[in-house]
Amino acid sequence: MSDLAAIEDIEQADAVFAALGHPARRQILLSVYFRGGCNAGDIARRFDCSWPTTSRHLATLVKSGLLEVDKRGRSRVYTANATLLREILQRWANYFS
Amino acid sequence: MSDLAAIEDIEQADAVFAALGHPARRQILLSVYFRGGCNAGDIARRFDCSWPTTSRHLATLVKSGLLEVDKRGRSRVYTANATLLREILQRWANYFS
DNA sequence: AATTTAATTAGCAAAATGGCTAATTATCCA
DNA sequence: TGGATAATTAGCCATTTTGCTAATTAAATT
Repeated sequence: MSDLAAIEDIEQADAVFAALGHPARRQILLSVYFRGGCNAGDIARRFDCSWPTTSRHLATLVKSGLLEVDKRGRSRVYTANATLLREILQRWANYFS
Repeated sequence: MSDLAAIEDIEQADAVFAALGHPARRQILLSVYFRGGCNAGDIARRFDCSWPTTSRHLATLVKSGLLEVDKRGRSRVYTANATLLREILQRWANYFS
């Protein structure tokens, strides 16, 4: 792996763990994953917090790479990047084995 | 699993993910694990931040259960609870598979 | 074109986090 | 006992995070 790639890896781990650090975001992530993709309104309606707050959590998850977003007309469909999450969590689990 | 146990599980996951959310704490955790236990001074000396700051990170890790501490005279020996970390990370990895 | 709907962005206040230095506790040793 | 060492706790400040409401953008519908 190149040095640059290594740095990007570390930065992604930073973003992923920071994103997972908030319970609402973990809940959103699970919810999106088990529904197999859903739009922001679906998600916002299910949660206690306001839609804009949810929207920001979604943006944090997208920045971390844990969610992907597909613009479809005026709604945006979010899907979970399960591969990325599994890879990072498993890498860290392996460090400790 | 009893309801109470389920709640405790969730709260522990909260604490663990919150603890992992800070890069310094992840670094400390790795460092302690690979050294097979070390005292606060060893850890503090290796890091950029001051000893009290390290001390607080250690306390956060202990509260989460990811570190255990054993008082030996005036030094405190920290060891990583690799089992807990593996269990939680693997459980979450499995949710997404 | 006007209105409704989906969602984000802007802007602000409250709370939590993280860093520091100084002070304190607790143990060891001479 | 008195001093040195290991570490935490206290107290403070700056920054970041999170939550809200109001405003805005963009697409669909009538």
